[in-house]
Amino acid sequence: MPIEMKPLQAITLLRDIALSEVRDDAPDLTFRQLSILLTVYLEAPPHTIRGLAARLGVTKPVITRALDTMGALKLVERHRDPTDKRNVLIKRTVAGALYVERIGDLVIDKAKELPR
Amino acid sequence: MPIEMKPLQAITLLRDIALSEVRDDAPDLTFRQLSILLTVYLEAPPHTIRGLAARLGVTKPVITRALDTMGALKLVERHRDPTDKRNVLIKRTVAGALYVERIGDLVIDKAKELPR
DNA sequence: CATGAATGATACGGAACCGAAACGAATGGC
DNA sequence: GCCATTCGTTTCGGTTCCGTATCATTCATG
Repeated sequence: MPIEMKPLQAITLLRDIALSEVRDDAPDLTFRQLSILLTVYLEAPPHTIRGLAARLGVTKPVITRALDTMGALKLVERHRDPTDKRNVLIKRTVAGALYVERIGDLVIDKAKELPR
Repeated sequence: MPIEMKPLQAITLLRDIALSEVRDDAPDLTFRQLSILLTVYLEAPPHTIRGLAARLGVTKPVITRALDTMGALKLVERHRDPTDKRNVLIKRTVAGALYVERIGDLVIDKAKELPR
């Protein structure tokens, strides 16, 4: 059975998630960065700059810059595609997997605590 | 009964929400702005700069700047407290209520479509 | 090879944000 | 009335992000 939520629950959940992200001094990613990161960790490789840009409906520099930031945070890695050196493949990292796992747990916890 | 989610569902939900926010050309708020906005619309007034800063664990200028941005977007309004003119009270707006309603519906829709 | 297409990175001007500190207006205690 | 305190804003220097346009590298086609 699908997950059913009421409006108050939905807004409360989102508020609790946002609030936790703000209060933790975890690296605060933008929605764009977050959608890139979670896409990389949810969908099967390979992930390229161009592919992610199309997936998100944004321009390539947006992806490049987001990867700069998240690369500095060690959340993802960039590697040249050896079979086509024009491509850059985005790889997962241990730190990135931990971050994704942590934020997933956060959502689960906050969902569990929602008012009826 | 509480809302129970699995890790994959939690991450997918968050990804779908982030992705929708990126793809829509809705005003893309930061986590800080979002948590302020939703707090104002979820909790009973009065809301002050100082109170919100304490609630979020950030400094007052952060709140002031977020209100500048969201005020320009007509998502919230500022009014001086007539009984203590040092205070600024944050009020809801029609546009803000619509935004909150829309993002709540988004969460509900994405939660409903989650894989089992 | 030579040329055009494709890919990702970079340059640029502008905007928003950050933390820390200083500031003016308003209040309340004495 | 005076003065310390409170409140929100502004300033400062610095960082990050934006969209557009351009760049260098690599590949595919002939």
